[in-house]
This record gives sequence, structure tokens and C-alpha cells, in this order.
Amino acid sequence: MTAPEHDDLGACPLFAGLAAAELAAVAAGAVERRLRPRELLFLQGDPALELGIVVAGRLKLNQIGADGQELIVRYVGPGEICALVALFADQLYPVSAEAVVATRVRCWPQPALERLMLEHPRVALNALRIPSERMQESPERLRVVATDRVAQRVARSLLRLARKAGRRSEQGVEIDMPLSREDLARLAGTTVFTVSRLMADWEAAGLVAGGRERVVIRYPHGLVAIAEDLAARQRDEPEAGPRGRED
Amino acid sequence: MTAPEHDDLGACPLFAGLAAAELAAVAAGAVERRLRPRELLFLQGDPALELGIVVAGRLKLNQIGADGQELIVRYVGPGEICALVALFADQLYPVSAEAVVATRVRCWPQPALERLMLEHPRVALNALRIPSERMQESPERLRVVATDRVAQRVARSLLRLARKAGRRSEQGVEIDMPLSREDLARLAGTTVFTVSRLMADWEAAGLVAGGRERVVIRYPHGLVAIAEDLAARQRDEPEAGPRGRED
DNA sequence: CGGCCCCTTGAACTGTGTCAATTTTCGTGG
DNA sequence: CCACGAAAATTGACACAGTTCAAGGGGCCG
Repeated sequence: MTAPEHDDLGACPLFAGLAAAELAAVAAGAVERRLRPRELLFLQGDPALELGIVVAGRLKLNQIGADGQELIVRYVGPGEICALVALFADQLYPVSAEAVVATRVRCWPQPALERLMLEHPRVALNALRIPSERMQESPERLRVVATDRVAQRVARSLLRLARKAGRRSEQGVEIDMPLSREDLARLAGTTVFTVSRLMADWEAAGLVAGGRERVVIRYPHGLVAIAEDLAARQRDEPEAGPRGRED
Repeated sequence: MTAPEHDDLGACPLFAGLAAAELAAVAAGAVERRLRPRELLFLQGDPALELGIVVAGRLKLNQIGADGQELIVRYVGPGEICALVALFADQLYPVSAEAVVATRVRCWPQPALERLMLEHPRVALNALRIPSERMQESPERLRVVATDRVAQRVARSLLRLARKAGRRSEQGVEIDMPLSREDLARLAGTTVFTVSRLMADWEAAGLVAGGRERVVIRYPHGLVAIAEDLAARQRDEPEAGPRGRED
């Protein structure tokens, strides 16, 4: 696994600004959990007992609706937080968290967090900033899903993944985790079939390369163009191939 | 205007748990703004200088995308907060806020809020709870938009409005503010035309009654059925008319 | 080697957006 | 009070993106 490890609590926005001694105390309150691929950290609907920070590996957060429809909310990588809900007592996890690869997560039990926030107001303020920022992008994403066409959504999803979990290879940027067409579909809110067709088109155009649960982005610029609807209409005329490196 | 007034700061989740004297101090820091219909409280992209709590009336928060696409994020009624972003320095409003009727809003300037949170940690904790809760419903709404069909989304939007801004009349539940088909479309992420057709069908089925910028829900149960996809497929067979009151 | 899962491809259907034309409603000013 | 104009809403025709369903290929692991 070439994925980076992330062990520095001070770098986590939640604990930013705490003194070394305090950080040590915080670290002492955590439990480390190890998950094998496909193993669940927690289940949607269960009481939220712990907040987690990923040390190494990756989690997939997905939500399942009353009708059985499933949506991948986001992926959580090293250094990122999941289950902010656990900051408060008596909440339920709104999503399930599943490891996509072998994953290590530092977990803080809910009561410890409450104590922490009372003793260090700084932590509460930090905590406030995180969901607040996420909330700003939230309507943005909603608008995108509501109004953009599928090709744009899929392209956007790929680019986002590339930023968060991309690894440079001589082929281009490879998404550094198993990512099936189905995952991509559930991330973009569409079906496997449409994703498959899109990927086939893009592969023919030289934008991406794929395999079983594997995606490589060879020409990010082209995907950006699609995401921005600059070239969304033509499925026939490839119009752009990888020329030079212009990242 | 039959709309309720909302003047009690203690009832607002942001200031819950403060002593009477503290509340008085808080109240002293606010400015009251009066808006006429269609007047703007703030504009998307402007620096977030103030947080507001609606006293009377109603605000419409809408976001406009790079492509010009417009989406109504939510309506803000008496007692509700808007522009939580203003809790932090150097943020931009992610949406625009427009009064849909004559509206009064209590506004707190950003620096005052910062002082408040430092002096009363309680306020910071309260503040944390709000976006945190909203974040939980956020993926929910995303999933709905991504996977549900338009009829369901519109039905859901109507029901949500009825809960927040509904007024009982002998006809049923009337949405107590001017609400055009266009508004409804932008709220549900669709077009005026589709909304118009749906409303026509539902009116024929006796579920709703409408007029220019006016909507009355005569048979909420029927809308719920549509929202839950129990009867989404049939546009011909009405299948349910208002029989008795079974709210 | 066998079976499972992932992926692909084709064909048919359909929900929804797009566009243009008309009607209805309301507010304003003569 | 009526007439006018603007904005909102309706309606029909049409196109097409994307889903659905069915069938088949291919790779990976036990």
C-alpha cells in the first residue's frame, strides 16, 4: 500500500492549535481500530458512539434509502474525519462506513469528546468550523446533481476522486483504490450501464483507461472540459486527445 | 399577515440556556432590519457580515451557479437562523436571501458574534449543534434529488413547505406565502413546465388546489403516497380522492 | 477448472426538458 | 370602472438523455 500514513493529530483541523501536552492527552483517549477490506466501521442507523479519524487506508460512506436506493456520500482518506455526529449524545449515524482497503482508524468515544470540548473550548470552535464549511459546499453539490447531466456528474466525481485519492503513474493519474463502475454510478447518482458507456467513450477518446475496479485518468483536462459542459454534447467527435502535458 | 411573530431569543436554539440577563445583553447587540417583498437581505458572494434571525415574515435563500442555473436552497421562517457562516470571519455568503413578504430580521454583526462565543462557550456549543444537525439531512436530500423522480421531489417539497409555512383553511392546508410554479420548480430541481403538469394532474385528482402564486394542499395523504412512490406510476388513475379528514 | 462477479453492449421504452403559442391573472393608470 | 400590459401559468408537439431489461464476454480467485 503506497497510501500515506497520517498520524499527526495537530495537523487535524479538529485539534489544531492545541499544545503538545494537550495533544498527548487527546491521543491517549483514542482507540485504534483495524479494518479489513469490506469490513464495516459502523452501520447507518446505529447510535453514534464514536468519532473517527482515518490513519491509513480509506472508508466509503454510503447511505441507503427507504426504497433501497444506495448513494455513496463520500470517501474518507488519511487525516480526514468521519462521523462528526458523534460529537453529540444520542445521535444516530446517518450513513454506513465501510473500509475499501485495509484501514486503520483512530476512534474517540462520544463521552470523551464531550469532556474534551468542555475542557478545551478551542476544540469546540474547531469543530464548529468543519461542518460549517461543509455546509457551504452542500447546496453546491445539490445544485450540481439537480441540474447537471450525467456525463458532467461522472466526470466531476472522477476528478474529485483523483484529487483525494489520485496517485501519479506513467499512465496518468490512477485512482488509488478499488473503484468499480457500480461505485462510480452510486457516487454520481446514475446507473452502472450509463457509467460503463461513458467510460467506453472516454477510453476511446484517450481520456481515461480502465479495468476491473480500476480507473486511470490519462487526460484530466478533457474531463474538466466535460465537467464544465464545454464539450458535453458530442459523443461522436472526440475533439481532444492527449497532446502534451498541460496539468 | 397572519404569520406568527417570533421575538423570544431564549427559544432560539442558538441562545438556548442563557440567563435572562445574558439574553438581554445579546439582544442589545442586534439590529433589526425591515425588508419589503422582493427586497434582498444579502447577496451571494458578498462578505458575510451578519447573522440573522427572522422575527416575522419569510426569506428565500437561493443559490445561482456558474452556468446561471438557480436553485432555492430553503425558506427561512420566524425563529429560524440564516447565514450561520457569519459566525466566522472572512467568509462569503454562499446564497442570496430575498424577502418573499414583508419581513423583519434581527441581525448580529460578525464581530459581536465572535465576542459572544468567547464569553459564553454555551453559545459556541449551541452553534455547533445546528449545522451538525443540518448536515445529517443534507446527504438525505442529496440522495432524494439524485435518485427520486420529479413527481416525488415536487410532492416532498410541497409537504415540507406545508409543515414549515402551512396554514389550515377550510380547503385544507394553504402554503402561507406567495409561491409560484417557478419557485416550486427551483426548489425541486426541475422546470416550470413539469411542475405545471404535475399540479394540473394533482388538481384533477383532488389532491391540491392552486392559483397564481398560491398552493393549497387538500389531501396531504395523497401527496405523501406520491412522495413515497406508492402511487407514482399512474398519471391516469386518480385512485384516491379526499374522503374524510384523516390527518 | 469452475463459478462468481464485474463489465460491456444492444434494443426498446419513457420521463423530462425544450420550445413555441395561448390563456389566465393581476396590478396599474387612464 | 374598465382597459391595458406584464407576469404567471397552461398546453401541445417534439426530441433525446438516460433507465431498464436481457444477454453475453472476460478476468480473477478458490
